[in-house]
Amino acid sequence: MASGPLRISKRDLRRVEKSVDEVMGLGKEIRTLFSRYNDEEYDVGWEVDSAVDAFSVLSSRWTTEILATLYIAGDRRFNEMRGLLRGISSRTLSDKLTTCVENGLVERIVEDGPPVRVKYSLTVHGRRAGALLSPFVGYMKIYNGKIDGPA
Amino acid sequence: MASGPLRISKRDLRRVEKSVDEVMGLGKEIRTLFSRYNDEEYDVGWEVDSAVDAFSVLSSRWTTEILATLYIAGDRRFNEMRGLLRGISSRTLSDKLTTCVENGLVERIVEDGPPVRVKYSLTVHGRRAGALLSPFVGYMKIYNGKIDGPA
DNA sequence: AAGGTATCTAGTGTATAAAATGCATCTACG
DNA sequence: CGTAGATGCATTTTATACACTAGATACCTT
Repeated sequence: MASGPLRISKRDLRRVEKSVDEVMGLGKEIRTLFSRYNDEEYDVGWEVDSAVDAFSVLSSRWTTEILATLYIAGDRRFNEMRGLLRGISSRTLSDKLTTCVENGLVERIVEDGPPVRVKYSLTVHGRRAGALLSPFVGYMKIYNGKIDGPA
Repeated sequence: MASGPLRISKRDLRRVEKSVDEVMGLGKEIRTLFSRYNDEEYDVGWEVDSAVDAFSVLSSRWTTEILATLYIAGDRRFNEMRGLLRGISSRTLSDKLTTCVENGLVERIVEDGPPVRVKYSLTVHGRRAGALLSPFVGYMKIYNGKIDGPA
């Protein structure tokens, strides 16, 4: 298995940049689309409130990480996730999975045995959220030097 | 100023859905693009680590909210932000702004007076991060019922 | 073959450490 | 006195470490 920074070709970097540009353009488009619905002026307070609401699901530790793990790695069982999310305690993982289930991002699936196994899977909503966040992760990989640009 | 849920037409809802689908496809594309660089197999652990790193900046309370505020509302001063981020204490805002500055997302600009004023502004990196997160916010607006679907 | 030990599963219980919040206060300026 | 931009400190909330449970299988010894 490869590990650490990877080399990326000029051609592929351009592809990534293009993708990032598209998403950025899209964000702008969505923003203007929504703001158009305000008859009078752009209601900054309301927009900020919406954003705060949107992020409230994510903005406690480990929630994004759990989402990313299931998005990248697919359905996983409890201890598999614990292995992937290095440093998380089983107590915390248990609690956070519960809140993710309550928020409709994750589904808890019991496969009856013996042995009984439990797997966690993203709901449709969770997959959408993961997909929408993944360009951000892609950009941060470059910003954090996880991926080398071309020489 | 309009406030509360807004009405959105069928046509515009379809536009948003199409945008979301496109971005979702894009996320998948970026993902496979990056994974292609692993010679052997898809290194799930490394991918998850990268995602954890990417989110580590965001996954403490208020960081995303500060980012969104500056992205949506433009440059703001301390007490303006406090007004927009309802419920944040000045203690917490102060601390969080400091970490945002340390993470390179936000710039602290002192305008010398008198009276001396301090404004906070997104760096280029912060604007990029905000842009990449805004489609997520747009989607969550719909999911959270901030925008009504067509009748 | 019986009994003991070990392991793997998906978690809980509990004490402690770290983070966020409320509220009071400070400084510099007009 | 009021405003802007904070800071100090006590309390509450959240996260962590670490030990432990329960049901099942598997291996090891006498």
